[in-house]
Amino acid sequence: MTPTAPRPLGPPTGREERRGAGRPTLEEVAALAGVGRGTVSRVINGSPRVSERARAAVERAVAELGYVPNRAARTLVTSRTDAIALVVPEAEARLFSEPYFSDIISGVSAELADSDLQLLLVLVRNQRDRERLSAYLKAQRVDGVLLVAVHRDDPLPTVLEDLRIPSVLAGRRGDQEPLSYVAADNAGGARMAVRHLLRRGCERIATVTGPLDMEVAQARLGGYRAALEEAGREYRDELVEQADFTEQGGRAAMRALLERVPEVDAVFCASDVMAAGALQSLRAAGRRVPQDVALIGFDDSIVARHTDPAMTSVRQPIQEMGRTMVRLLLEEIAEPGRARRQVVLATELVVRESA
Amino acid sequence: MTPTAPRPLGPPTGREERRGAGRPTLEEVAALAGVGRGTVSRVINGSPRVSERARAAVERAVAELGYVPNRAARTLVTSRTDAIALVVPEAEARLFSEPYFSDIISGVSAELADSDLQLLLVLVRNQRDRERLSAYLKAQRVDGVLLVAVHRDDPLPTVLEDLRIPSVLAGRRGDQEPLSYVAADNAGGARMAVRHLLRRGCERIATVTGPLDMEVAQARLGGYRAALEEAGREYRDELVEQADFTEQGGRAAMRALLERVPEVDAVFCASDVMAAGALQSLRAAGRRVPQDVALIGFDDSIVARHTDPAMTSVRQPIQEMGRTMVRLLLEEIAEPGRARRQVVLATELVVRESA
DNA sequence: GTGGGCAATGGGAGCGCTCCCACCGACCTG
DNA sequence: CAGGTCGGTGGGAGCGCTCCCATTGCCCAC
Repeated sequence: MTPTAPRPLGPPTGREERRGAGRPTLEEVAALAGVGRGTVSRVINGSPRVSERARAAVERAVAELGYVPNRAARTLVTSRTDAIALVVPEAEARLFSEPYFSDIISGVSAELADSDLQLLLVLVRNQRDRERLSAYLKAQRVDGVLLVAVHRDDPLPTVLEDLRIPSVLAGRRGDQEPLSYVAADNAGGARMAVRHLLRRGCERIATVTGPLDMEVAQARLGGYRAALEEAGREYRDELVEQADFTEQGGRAAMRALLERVPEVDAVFCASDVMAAGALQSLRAAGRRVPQDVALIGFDDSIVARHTDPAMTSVRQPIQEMGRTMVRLLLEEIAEPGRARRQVVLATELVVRESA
Repeated sequence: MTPTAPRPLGPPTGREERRGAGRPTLEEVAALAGVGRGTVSRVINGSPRVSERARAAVERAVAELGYVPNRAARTLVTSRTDAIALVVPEAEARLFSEPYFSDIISGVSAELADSDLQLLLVLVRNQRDRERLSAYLKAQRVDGVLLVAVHRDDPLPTVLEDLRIPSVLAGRRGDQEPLSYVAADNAGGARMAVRHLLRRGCERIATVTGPLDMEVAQARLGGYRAALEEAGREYRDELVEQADFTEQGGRAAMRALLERVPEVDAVFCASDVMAAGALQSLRAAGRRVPQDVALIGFDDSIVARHTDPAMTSVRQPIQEMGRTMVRLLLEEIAEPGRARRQVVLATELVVRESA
């Protein structure tokens, strides 16, 4: 040690004059434990190069003083922020089946529970928000990003890619998604639903799709088609009607289908909300569900349990998706160079009364 | 200036050797603008004591370098964090009408949009989380707290009170709530609902309440009672059944009421979800809604629009509650000593088919 | 006994800001 | 013209950490 300050190195003096009502600092812990700052830091950060004796002394001092590291000071020097952002484009979020959002959050939060990372929630509602977010990300204020509800032409994932910020999407933009993502098996779920309708003996199975610029909508339509074709049925355009994931859209789509193909005897809707709309149009047209027309939705949302008749629907493990997203993100943060990863989680058909 | 370093004070040299790919710092901005660090800081923070000339030079330099202040460094010295936490006890959150959670978030986020504050989301699911949160708050890692869904005996508000952290509740614990809060006019909404039933000519109006250790449940029951009494009707215990805000609870409560008072001709439920359950029991008992029994819910949630018949319900301005909470919190942060404030927002009866 | 290696340790330097004090010059006053 | 006043300014100090280097003491081999 170079002799700079004439400070006697005697036994620990406890605390020196502590200013204000401030929280204890590393230095105070060190003084109380009778060791140097470096050693305390090593103990706090779990370094192995510390003697048992020193570790015990530090731990005692930490407990006694109720020491909690100052996050800002740490961030300043490490330039880690110990925070991740959950980014939700609001417009899309509203379309999602109702518990979706809270379930994602719930899963994310659960998985984050013992990681000491903060969860920042960022709602993006317009162009200005998008720009602010980009600036924000460029300023490196988070260690990673979870992005929910991606449209095919959303610029945000590209920004994340360019900035090389660890990030995980819920869902993907298309077949070739370079970023890590976690998605439900939408195609598989749709196929199960249509198989179920076929097994029931339905002959003319229609489908109401979501906006086809979204990969979810494409995938669900793909599953519908696959089920028909594997059963040797013909895929017919007149049985497909595009809507926008809203109830009103579902109503209009069903009306159009009834007009075009009056003899339709089953409908697979790409969301419960649209199915609820379809149900109204069916009832208005005097069709009984499921006797005249069988109906299946997607999401197994709260709406599905409250329609009359209760709706058969495809469930996706939303909470598990949230958890998995965090797991992937943490790995990516820990090992920045690693290859992007893709996870697809199984869906499940919940059979109720409507089909 | 004291002559310390032999550093020539010549014209601005632009940037010096910049290390790494780091973001520009205050110092670099100062150099480029040809002013001192202090002046740049003053400009960034909107101090009035800066000449026009200097301000312009700094702003140009900021734009050119794409400078964004380092939040950690700022926090370290000011001990402001520029972040607020939205705390949601998960168990309770799940009981809430479905869009509640997202609407609160949406309002909060909207109001926060141009304040440069970060929104931290904290879900609390058990005792361990509660303790972690307390430690977290003690470590002063947020400037303020928004707390949603408070139970009467929730210890969290007390912690907030003791720590004197600026905080605003959604709802209140009881009549005497010392903390700032924003609540819907639950009593008023309930009264409107029951008045509506009275106007319809209903004679025996029952109610299904929420857990009476929650102030919302108490308030809604209070409104029910007030409406009856102001109409000169008698408040009768046998017409009141307590449930737990769940669908199943609503079902059971309705069964009990039908058994006890078969001649019941109207029911006010303290939530839509419970009303949905009640509806099932009514149907099972062969009662027609609204002809035999009129039914009103509370929350105007998505469920209300999808029951058959569609449910008359009391709407609360949830998003507006979120916005107001932020507004109060910001005021409290800006002026720590100020008196706590209480805001009650009006509710509204949405008449549909069930009553 | 001497030298080398190694684990454990202390503490200086420095992260990028804000705060504050000292200083500068222009302007006003008597 | 000396002596204030005051808006504007520069930059040292310091916030609480981590990083890293130098130093220590110990053990083992030669």
